[in-house]
Amino acid sequence: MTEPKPDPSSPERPAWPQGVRAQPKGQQTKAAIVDAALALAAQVGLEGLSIGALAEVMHMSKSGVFSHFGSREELQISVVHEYYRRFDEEVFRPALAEPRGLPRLRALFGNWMKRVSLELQSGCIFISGAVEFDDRPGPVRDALASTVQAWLSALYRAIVLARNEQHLRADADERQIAFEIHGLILALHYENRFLHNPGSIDRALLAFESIVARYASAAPAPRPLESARL
Amino acid sequence: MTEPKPDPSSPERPAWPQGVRAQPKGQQTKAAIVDAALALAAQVGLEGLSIGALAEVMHMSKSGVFSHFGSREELQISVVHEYYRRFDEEVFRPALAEPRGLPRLRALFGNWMKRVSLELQSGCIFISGAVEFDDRPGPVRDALASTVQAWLSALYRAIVLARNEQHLRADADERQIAFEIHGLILALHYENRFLHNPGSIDRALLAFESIVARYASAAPAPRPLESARL
DNA sequence: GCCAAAATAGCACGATCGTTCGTTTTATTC
DNA sequence: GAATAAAACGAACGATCGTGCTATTTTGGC
Repeated sequence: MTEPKPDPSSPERPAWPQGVRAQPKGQQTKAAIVDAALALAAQVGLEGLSIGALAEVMHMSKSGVFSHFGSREELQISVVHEYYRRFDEEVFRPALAEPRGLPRLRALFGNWMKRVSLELQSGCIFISGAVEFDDRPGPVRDALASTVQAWLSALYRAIVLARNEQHLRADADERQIAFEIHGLILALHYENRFLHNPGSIDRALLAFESIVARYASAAPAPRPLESARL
Repeated sequence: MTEPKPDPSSPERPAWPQGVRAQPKGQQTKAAIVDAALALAAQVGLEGLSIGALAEVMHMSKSGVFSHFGSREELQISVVHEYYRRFDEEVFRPALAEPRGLPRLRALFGNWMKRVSLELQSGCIFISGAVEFDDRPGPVRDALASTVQAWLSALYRAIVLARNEQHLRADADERQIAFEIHGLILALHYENRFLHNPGSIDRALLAFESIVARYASAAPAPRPLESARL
């Protein structure tokens, strides 16, 4: 995560000869469009994103909006990348302030929960996008999948760090733990945002601590598969 | 679950005077349309469902398809109800053959996993629909939400039964357990179907058994919140 | 202020959407 | 069979979609 790749959506722009030129007009309106598109896509999904609606919000003409991207797909991909950037900024980076190991892992989970369960803001594009594009191959799906994988990899690494710090048992599998944590986030998103079931946040927190406790180095080894069959 | 409410989508049809009349033509083509709509919606979502595409699949005219429902929303609702019916048939009812308690709960989870992770068939409407309609009030959302709640309630009851059978601890909260199980299904759906991460099924199964073990009456009381802070 | 380039507007296109309406074809009852 | 009701069709509607095209406006360096 956090590799600062420059926006590849306008590669034909020549490197500016000298001086910094504080963002040419086009770039900044493009950024504003992406910003509005992000808000719009959070409500209606990446598939529901339409250039017409976006133009209306921006008080621009359809073609004016369109010309910044060249295609709807490119717009969607820009939204995905921008969402990733903010996700990184709000979920991942703040957690780096915590010491590695369980504290950082807890911070990650907490920030992630906030991102997914806040009432004011709308749906998570990583979640809605996965559902919209799980059957639809193409560049948007690719951008979305690789982006999500980047985040999951960051999560894996945080878990590995916790293991290295001996906060987790030596045989704690980061993929397994990440899978279960991911499930909690998805359940939170589902039950809180769609069903409006109260108490989802507490349940997610409780379950998270259960997972941590199960894999904590102090605790005795759980034998799930043994005690299972009765 | 399993309350056999009659299809309310054609209430104007008068009760047939005598004899059973083995399904008038209209009903059976309507059923065929819903069947095709179900398959189509599983690929493109409830929002992506279009009457035109449906008509093409059915080799019918758009208006011919349309007249069976009167509106697109009514079509979507019919799809939701039909999906619920099949979910009930394939996930819930077969599990009733197992004795109440953990065996039945395991069967429920296993059937649920199958429904969500099979490669051949497409996405779960309960999952995709939740994402599509979490911000979109209306009758479709209502039908979807109440239907999902009915299934979750059935799951609650199965967990309560397991507690009554003393397979689970007396203080095992059915909502908490259902939340965690639900999360596993969602994570499985996400990582298997969207990310194509291998091993998701095994991870879901392992996590399920961990949850069961944690709440099993034989096991010692876990102290997640105590051992959490380090 | 001039001029080139970039940004935006305006318009039109083909397509598809849900829906309406009148007609025609089927199905069902007598 | 005829008579009646149900079902399906076909054409059209207004709207919206993404996209291409040509003007027009705005911007930024001289």
